[in-house]
Amino acid sequence: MSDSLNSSGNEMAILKNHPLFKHLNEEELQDITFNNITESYKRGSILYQEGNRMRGFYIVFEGIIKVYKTGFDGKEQIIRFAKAKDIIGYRSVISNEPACHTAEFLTPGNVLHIPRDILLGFVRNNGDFAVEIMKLACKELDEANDYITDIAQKTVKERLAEILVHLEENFGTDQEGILNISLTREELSNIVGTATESIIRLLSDFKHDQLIALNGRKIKILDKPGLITIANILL
Amino acid sequence: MSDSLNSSGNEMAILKNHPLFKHLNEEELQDITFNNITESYKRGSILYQEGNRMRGFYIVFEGIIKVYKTGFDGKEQIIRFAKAKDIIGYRSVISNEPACHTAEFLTPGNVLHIPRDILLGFVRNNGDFAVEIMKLACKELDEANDYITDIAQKTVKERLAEILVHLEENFGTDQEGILNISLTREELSNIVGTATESIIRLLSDFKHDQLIALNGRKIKILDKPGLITIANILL
DNA sequence: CGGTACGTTGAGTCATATCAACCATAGTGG
DNA sequence: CCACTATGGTTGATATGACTCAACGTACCG
Repeated sequence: MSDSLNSSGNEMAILKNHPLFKHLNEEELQDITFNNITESYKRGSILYQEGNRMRGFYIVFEGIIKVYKTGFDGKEQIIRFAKAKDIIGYRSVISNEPACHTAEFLTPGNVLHIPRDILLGFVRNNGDFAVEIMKLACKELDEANDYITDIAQKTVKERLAEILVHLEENFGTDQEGILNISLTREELSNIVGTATESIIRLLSDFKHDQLIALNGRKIKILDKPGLITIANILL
Repeated sequence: MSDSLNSSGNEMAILKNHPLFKHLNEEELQDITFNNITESYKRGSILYQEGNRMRGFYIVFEGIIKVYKTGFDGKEQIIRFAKAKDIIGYRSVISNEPACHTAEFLTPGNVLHIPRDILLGFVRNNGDFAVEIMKLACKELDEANDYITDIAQKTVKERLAEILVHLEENFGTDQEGILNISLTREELSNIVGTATESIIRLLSDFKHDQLIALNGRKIKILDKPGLITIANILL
């Protein structure tokens, strides 16, 4: 399921420049790196699953992870993505409850596992860390509330346009302008909250209107302002 | 806009038994009660509004507050309700960003305002307080994610049934079994995320099916298991 | 007594889901 | 090497849930 390697210097650099982990002193940094290992996962691997008891949380060093809940009829709803430098799974640790979502690698990746007690110790004893992780939780909460409003009030077309813009802003594009995240039509539908066929038809519309270019799962945004207009995003 | 009174003994009792504030020592308790006052508001008063800079957060001693965001076309989306013992507005303080939602009293109520720096001081210097407020944020986050999944995947009928069950669990009923929260049809529609007319028709259906009894805004739940079945709530 | 906000009902429309068929691709095992 | 199967993508036809629009009823309030 996972290979093991010792934390590399590169990963240490990420930690030292991290908005959250830079608040740790040398001793605290040792706590998370000395006895722990980064774990590598293949595309499609499950990091943890809905209902799992969490023994800790993770910081992502490499790769893209999709985080989703399973709805009543088994349809997955994608809640967020995690990528390098993001932390994931801290909620279940703090709440001391089983995970309420599943985390699955969309690409190969590796993460550092940090045990439960260490996280709680940091929150309890390191004020700067506590404030910073609160900020992260609050940011996620804001985004979740925004998304509730969007799903409740916007059309599928508006939401898809918005998601495309967000994906571009969060993952960027390669030299050719292609989005640095590859999703199936079904995954797109599981973000937007609609049927796969609807996504296919709308993507096709957007292509017709010269807003995007399509080549299988490769999506290139041609007219970002146009998408923003369709999405009714307030800036 | 608001009257002012000194904190009563009753309110002090609430603080000392509060899951969050019970972690404060005598000196810290003084900080929030000695120089501060509870403010009383009338039904319909706005506690704070989207875009306001927050100078602190609030603990609710009495009353029900609806918290909502304003969507693109001006339609309000109700995010949550706050009632006695809930805290509200802490996110904007932690994130140091303008409020991203509006808080409005549905009933007369009173709240204690706690200044920004005091909250940050507690998070920084009181480990138990920090862990506890993280738990609150994480709980809200879980609920928000659940709601995203519901809105994305469930029908309006399922969502309305679910909301009715939640209202009953959060606010309880009086001696006659009537929900202890009074909402307009429009407010119900702003929770569920649908048109007012749809709510009216569905409530009428539920009444026909003997699931609820209606008398204006008074709603009595007659068949909770029935509503739970309709809502497809997994327990 | 008129005004304003809320509630209700009906009819028509539209966005989106559903169902069904079909194609493309890649991996699998005999 | 080829049939076999699974997965993902596409398109069209059809059904329907939910919205919109419009009219009207009701109740409270100054």
